[in-house]
Amino acid sequence: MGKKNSTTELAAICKVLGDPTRLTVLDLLMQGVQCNCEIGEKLGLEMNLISHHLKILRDAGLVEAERDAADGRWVYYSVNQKTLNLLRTQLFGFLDPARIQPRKPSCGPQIVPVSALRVTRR
Amino acid sequence: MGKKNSTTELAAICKVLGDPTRLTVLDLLMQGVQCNCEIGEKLGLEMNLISHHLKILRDAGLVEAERDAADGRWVYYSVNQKTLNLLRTQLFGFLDPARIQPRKPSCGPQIVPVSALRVTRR
DNA sequence: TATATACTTCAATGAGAATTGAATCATTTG
DNA sequence: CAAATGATTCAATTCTCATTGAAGTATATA
Repeated sequence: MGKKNSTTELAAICKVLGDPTRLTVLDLLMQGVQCNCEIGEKLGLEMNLISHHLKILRDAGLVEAERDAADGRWVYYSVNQKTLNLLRTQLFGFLDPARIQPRKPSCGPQIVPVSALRVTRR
Repeated sequence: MGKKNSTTELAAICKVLGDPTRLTVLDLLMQGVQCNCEIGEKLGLEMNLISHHLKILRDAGLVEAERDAADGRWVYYSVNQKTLNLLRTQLFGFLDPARIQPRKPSCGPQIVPVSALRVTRR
């Protein structure tokens, strides 16, 4: 079936990061805030919305969930370091300025070879 | 008047990168392909669509445009290295695994101090 | 001047996605 | 078992945005 190339895959995860609420949630998780309710409080958003964004982050492999062993009502979220590092490396590689090549115009006005010019005296 | 914080700004540029067509266009630009028509040919897309994505990349400061001096119908696009590098640094910083803090639960079951426990014999 | 070329802009469409509120689930507590 | 708590799922709404086709702009050429 349709095989996705790496650029398309990278775009997909950039889209996950490309929502301000979601990126802020990820940022809070990195700061050690890890329960749904507190994230909701800090951002002034409903829990179900946080839950929605957390699911998208989870599906992208960026975030993991774990139930509290003592009280199973609480779920703690944490950042998946492995995925984070992989993404970091991929983006760092993609955005590397050293990759930038000089222009290779295959369209645009062609350079006319001197041999093709007819030289006449004015 | 709503002042955007850095996380929101970062999300905005991630959104720009978060479209597969657009990220592929940026990738082609980095590879030295720089006229609208050739990008369109390579991707099998209409020129106006390429133009649309190039505008978004331009508005984000990632891409610059320059008219051909000899034939003003052609416009060459190129990657803005400065912006690229800035974005690269910001993302690298944001995604730094070293930023990840251990959990600091302010909700969830509190640890009950031993002094509060009433110990009885079974 | 008229036509062609490279590109841009505009308006309309349609698909996807964020948000909201209500219902549901899982677990703990009384 | 019933009620409370933390979180998830569902349905509906709204909105954003990529895509499309047509018209418009700028420059060059015959």
